[in-house]
Amino acid sequence: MCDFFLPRMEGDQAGGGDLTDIVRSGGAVPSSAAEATARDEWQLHQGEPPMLFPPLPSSTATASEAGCAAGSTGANVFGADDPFSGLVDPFCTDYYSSCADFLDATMPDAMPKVGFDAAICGGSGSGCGGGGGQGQLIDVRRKQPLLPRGVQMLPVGALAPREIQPYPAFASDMVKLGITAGQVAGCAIDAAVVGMQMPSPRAAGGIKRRKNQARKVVCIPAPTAAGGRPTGEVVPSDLWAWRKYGQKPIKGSPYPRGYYRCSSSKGCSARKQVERSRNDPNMLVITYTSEHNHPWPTQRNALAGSTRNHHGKNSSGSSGSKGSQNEKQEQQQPSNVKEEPKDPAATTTATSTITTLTTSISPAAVVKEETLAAGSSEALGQVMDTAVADHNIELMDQVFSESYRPMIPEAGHPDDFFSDLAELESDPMSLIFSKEYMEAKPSGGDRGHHEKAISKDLDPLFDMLDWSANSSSAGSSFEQGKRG
DNA sequence: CGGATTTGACCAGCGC
DNA sequence: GCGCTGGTCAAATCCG
Repeated sequence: MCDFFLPRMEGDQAGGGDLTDIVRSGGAVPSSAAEATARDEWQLHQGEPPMLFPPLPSSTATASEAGCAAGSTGANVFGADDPFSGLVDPFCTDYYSSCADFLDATMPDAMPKVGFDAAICGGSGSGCGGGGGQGQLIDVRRKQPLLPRGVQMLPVGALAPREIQPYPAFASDMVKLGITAGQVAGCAIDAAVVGMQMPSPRAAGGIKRRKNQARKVVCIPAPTAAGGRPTGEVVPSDLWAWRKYGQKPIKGSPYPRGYYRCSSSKGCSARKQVERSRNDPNMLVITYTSEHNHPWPTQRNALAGSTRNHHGKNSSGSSGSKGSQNEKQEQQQPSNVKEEPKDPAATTTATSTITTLTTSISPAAVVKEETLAAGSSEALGQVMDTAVADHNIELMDQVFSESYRPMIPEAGHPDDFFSDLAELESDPMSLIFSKEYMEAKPSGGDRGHHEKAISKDLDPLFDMLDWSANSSSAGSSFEQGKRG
């Protein structure tokens, strides 16, 4: 099991990989018998060979139905008890810690704790000690680097995407338990899949991107309408007005990527890219680049004109006067990636937004935000590139993106989302490891107890959300929220 | 008419 | 150097 966390540490790590690869492979299982001793070290802890998932199941229900959206159906095994949600935590922490939680609850003895206490982190910096552009195994709970003997921290860029295996080993265990990947692994597995499916070697070498740009990848569920249409009209808002300026088909993905720039203010260089997860169309991957050079829109109506797709007619479905256009867009570019609904009742205040979110988003949501100072390393860009994050970042992105803002004082605030994130990141661990959470974690196989813990952990989260809407201090508010 | 979306063309980074 | 691919531009079109 531990090798689930084991990045591709083979000898080819000198190749053109990057942290992205690390993350991707975070859900990967080394497959080659020739794999490095490092993995072997890990396997020693498992007592059984790593279990490999079948080839990319992008066409399978397991994969395609995975994804955090599944959380809404109770597939919250990972996310439900994940108090890390919403924290600025490089990549995998949520996911892996959630894995740990899940296994704690389901297979307490199935594998060494160390495996699921681990997370692979990296990035430009903050968070899991992945500073310096390196990925790292960490013991999430202990907040310590976690490296098996003989295993070295992977330099970003050490891994080649083609080496990445599709699935985390544990997922097969889930199957053994009668738990579908969709229920359990959700986006995380999907992430691995996506990572695996990144077809272009450039993914490793670095897709062209503007240098020295911070990139933040967010994975959110593509909210589905009641009817279950994957292109539902529920719009995850990020509070900015965005104008679409391009759309491109992405190699290896059946879904196009939409390019948006901030239209809240002229001259704002903020951009975002929105695309659906290849393996879970229910998930949207949003990559933010650049930064807003203007204040947050103080009111949602400041976003008026940001889109025409969210006017009333569109929100209910179908009969948009721009029939074919809208229809096409819904097919290719989920409407929900577009701007906020204009309904004042739903958008006037962050509170209401959060309320909406709390009712519409599964508690399984897992939030991930990554702020990368891309300039620190080319690998960092690649990190985001894969959005591997894609799948580590989940449902709760909405919660995060929505709840985060209200926590930020408007006055004196840098008006910069990334900066705000940086603030949170300044001491993410302090947020992550709330006392309650740690205490709630069963150390053994008391599943029932853990379930309670899960529930307990969830409540504070939503308390926080509600609370945060009325709060003015991001960091403290979050902790307060967690303390319930 | 103003603003947003669509879409083909163009540009630039990267690997071979 | 060439080709591939991602990112951006801008004209055409659409909508309120």
